Order: sequence, then structure tokens, then C-alpha cells
Amino acid sequence: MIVTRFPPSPTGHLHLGGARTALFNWLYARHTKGKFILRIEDTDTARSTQASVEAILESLKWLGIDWDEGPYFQSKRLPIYQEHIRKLLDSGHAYLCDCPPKRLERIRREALASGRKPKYDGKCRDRGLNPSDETVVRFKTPLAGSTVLADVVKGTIVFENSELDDFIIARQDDTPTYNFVVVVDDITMGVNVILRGDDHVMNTPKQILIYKALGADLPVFGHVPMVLGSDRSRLSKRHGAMSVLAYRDKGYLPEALINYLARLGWSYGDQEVFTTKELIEKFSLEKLGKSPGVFNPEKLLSLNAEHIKRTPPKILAQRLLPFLARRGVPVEGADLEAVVASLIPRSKTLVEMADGALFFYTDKVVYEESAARKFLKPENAPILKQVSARLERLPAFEEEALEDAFKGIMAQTGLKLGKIAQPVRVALTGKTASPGIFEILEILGKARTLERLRRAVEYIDAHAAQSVDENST
RNA sequence: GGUCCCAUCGUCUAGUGGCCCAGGACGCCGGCCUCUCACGCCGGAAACACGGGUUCGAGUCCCGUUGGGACCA
Repeated sequence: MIVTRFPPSPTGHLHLGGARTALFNWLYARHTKGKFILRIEDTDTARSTQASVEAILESLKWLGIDWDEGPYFQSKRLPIYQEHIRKLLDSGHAYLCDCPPKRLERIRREALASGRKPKYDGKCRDRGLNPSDETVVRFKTPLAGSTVLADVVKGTIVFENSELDDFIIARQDDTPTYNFVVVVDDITMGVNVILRGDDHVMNTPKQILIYKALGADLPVFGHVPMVLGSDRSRLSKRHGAMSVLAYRDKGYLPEALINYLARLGWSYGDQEVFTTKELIEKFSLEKLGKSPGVFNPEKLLSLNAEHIKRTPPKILAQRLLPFLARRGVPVEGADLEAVVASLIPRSKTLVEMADGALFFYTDKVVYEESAARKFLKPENAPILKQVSARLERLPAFEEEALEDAFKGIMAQTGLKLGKIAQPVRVALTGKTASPGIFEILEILGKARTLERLRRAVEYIDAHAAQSVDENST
């Protein structure tokens, strides 16, 4: 069985790059009916916070990335690491070293000065020291030969062991170091497929050596290229809102973000739009790309619009509720599902949709200044009155009947639909842009429509009077 | 500086030696539709980093150069 994992450090929010790594591992586990493990790498106690842990879990949940095991916390696994350090010491794959920092610093400087690569010289390799407060544990890296990484996305990469040195796996205070901890975790958790950012490539030979020293089978490694910002540098806060939760709050659908992230560095022919279910079906390691990709917010936005179009109004209505609530809008009167349906083609985010829905639920429409100036003027008052009168007589407020009513007015007045619809639109919505006029009419219903028309006429009269005043003075 | 990785339209990418004077998507431009705004539809500009090989034939294989990135220092 395939076992994958996602091991975030709880030192901040889950950002897009991390989310994509999690996604690839999760997709692969789900695709193969394997297991996906969540592991919190909180050994850096100074920078790790509980708030970050919660933010990460919340982000994953929102995205719909669920885990079968965990979350494990590295901070609670110290005894396991120590046990494995013992093993390496006993088997002669590691040794104790008490070289003081001063000496280490000196070799480093000398190496640099003579143009060599700075590395530990192996002085304590065979000294057989006893453990003390002064000793660290070093891994006994082979002096010659090479270590081969058979990477599923990058291909085979060969590292000369002579490039590596006897790196520390446990510090003086007995705490294990990163490369060691990761390997022990992955071995003990049964992880056999590791998909991660290619910033880890250089760690991999060390880790492979540890696997071998521990006598464990190597997992499949796949190093995916990182996500870059528009300036082609590694994605960071500088490039705007990077946290997954920020996208949730900006009104993105989780399936849109997943779709975007999956397609950034992975492809399936010409297909651009995927449901999460489809991604699980179609995901494959072979189609992972090996060149870094630039994050493109516009494409994400258009994908979000696409997913909005593909989501049933009923479900969108549910998801829109929190956004409406945040605006203090009581969802009463107009049928939210119908409102949502009318806004689907013109909303790229749920935020836009919520904004577009506002006028349906406010009794006192606020007129945009330029809209009022252009359409709520005296010459349009008769039109509004005529529309009112005609609609008053309408038994049912349904699109077809409404359209007939407007046609009647057109015939009577000789006006084009636009001349009538625009003032009505401003009267009903306060804006010059909105869903179709008949659609709005039907959703609003007779009572509220007539009320809004009446208020618009009132507004025109008041302003006409006002401008007369201004003229006379 | 050392080691490693990468290289097709502005961006994400298809392309695994002939199907490619390079396809799709986002964005951009033009048009159509139209009660506004959108949606939708039609069309357009836009790329194989460069130089050498290999081959009858290279975006596709090899080498080098250049550029970008990662890690370590």
C-alpha cells in the first residue's frame, strides 16, 4: 500500500506552496487507495505555535484534504529518535564527537582560505568517546563512492559522498537534527512515497545514507519544483496574500484553489478544469513537471469563476451565507437560490457575489451618484410611473409576463427597451449594472418592486424641486 | 564560491524524432450577441534562450554557452 505524508512546520500559515505539496501527496494516496499521514514538525520549539497548528489543520480541512493518520507531533517522539541514534551508534554508523566550536571554526576558515569545501575532518571518527555533555553524535558518511537518488520527477541524480561530511544527527543536549528525525519518522510510519519541494533535493543523499545505515527500504522520492512569484523568485509574503485561509476569505472555492494548485506543475493533456474527484482519478506521478512555475493570480481567479459556474446554486447559496452575514445582511425576502443563480455568470468570487446580492436584501436602495444623475432625472419619472402602473395590474410576477408588460410599454411609447430598463434598473438596484431586468423583477416580487419604483419617483421629484430652488436663488 | 536542478507564447502548459511554418488555457486586442454588466460565441497578436553536433529529418537526443532557481558556505 502506498503511504504518503505531509509534514508542515507550524511556524506560520499554510501557504500555497505547502498546500500544493500536501495536495500532491494526498492526491496520490487517494488515487492509489493508499494512506495519507499528517505530521507536525514542531521540533523548532522557538518558532512553533499552537495557533499555526490550528491554522494549518483548518486550511487542510477547508481544502478537503483529509488525513488517515495523525497529526503526529515530532515533539512527542523524542524517545523514538533517541532509540534510533543508539542503534546507529551501536552499529558503528555514527560516533561521538567532542570537537569544540573553536576547532570547528578553525577548520572551516582554513578550508575556505585554501578554496576547499568546508567540512568536518573526521577527527573523532575512531576515538570511541564516551557520551558526555560535550559530545554530539555524528553520522559516519562513507568517504568514497556515490549516493544515487532515483527521483520520480527529476530523474536520477548522483551525489559524490566526498561532497558530504560527517554531519551531526544529535546535538550536545541530545536533540536530534532535522535530516535524522525526518528519516526516522518516515521509516517508523511506513511512509514509502515522499513528494516534496525540490528545496529538499540536497538533503536527500544524507537521508538516503541514514535509511541504509538503519537497514530500511528506501521510499520513492519525488521532488517537485517550487512555486515562484511573478518576479521568478521563491514565493513569499512579498508576492501578496499567500495563506490558504486568505483565499477562503477572499471568496475562492476550495475546489478552484485545488484545481489551480494541481495544474501548477502537473498536467493532463489540454484539460484545464478538474473537479477534485477527477483529480484523484487522473493524478499521476509521470505527469508532474520538472520546471518551476510562476503563481498566476489571474488564472486562479478565472478558474474560480469557472467553478462557480459549475456549482449548483443551492450549494453556492450555502457557501455565500457567511459572506452575507459578514455584511450584516439579513437573508429575508428574496429567494437566495434565485439570487445566486442570477449572479453566477457575473461573479468571479463569493465576495463579488455577496456584493452583487446586497441590493436584493436592502429595502432602502442606495443610488450610486453617477447612476442617479444619469437615469433618475425628471424626464424619466413618467416612464417609471408607467412601468409601475402596468406592473401593478400584473397578476403574476414571472419573467415571461414581465417581458410582455415591457413590450407593451415599448409599443405604447415607442421607446427602446434600453430607455425603459435602465431607469428601472437604477430604481431597483441603485446601479447601472446588474442581472437581467426581468430576472430581478421576478426575484424581487411585486410589492418590493412597486415600492422601489415609488421611491425612485419620489427621489426624482425631490431633486427636481431642489434644482428649481437652486435656479431661483 | 561549491554542489545540484531547470529552460516551448507575458503566465500555466501540450508536445516523448516526422502528425508542429508548434496545440490548449489565463491575460490582452477586435467582432458578434444584448435591457446594463457579465456569460457565451467567433477571430487576432503572442513561444521552441543561443551555438554546435547526431540524424534523411530535432521543440523532441548529445555537448557547450547563457539565463533562472535551490541548497550549503
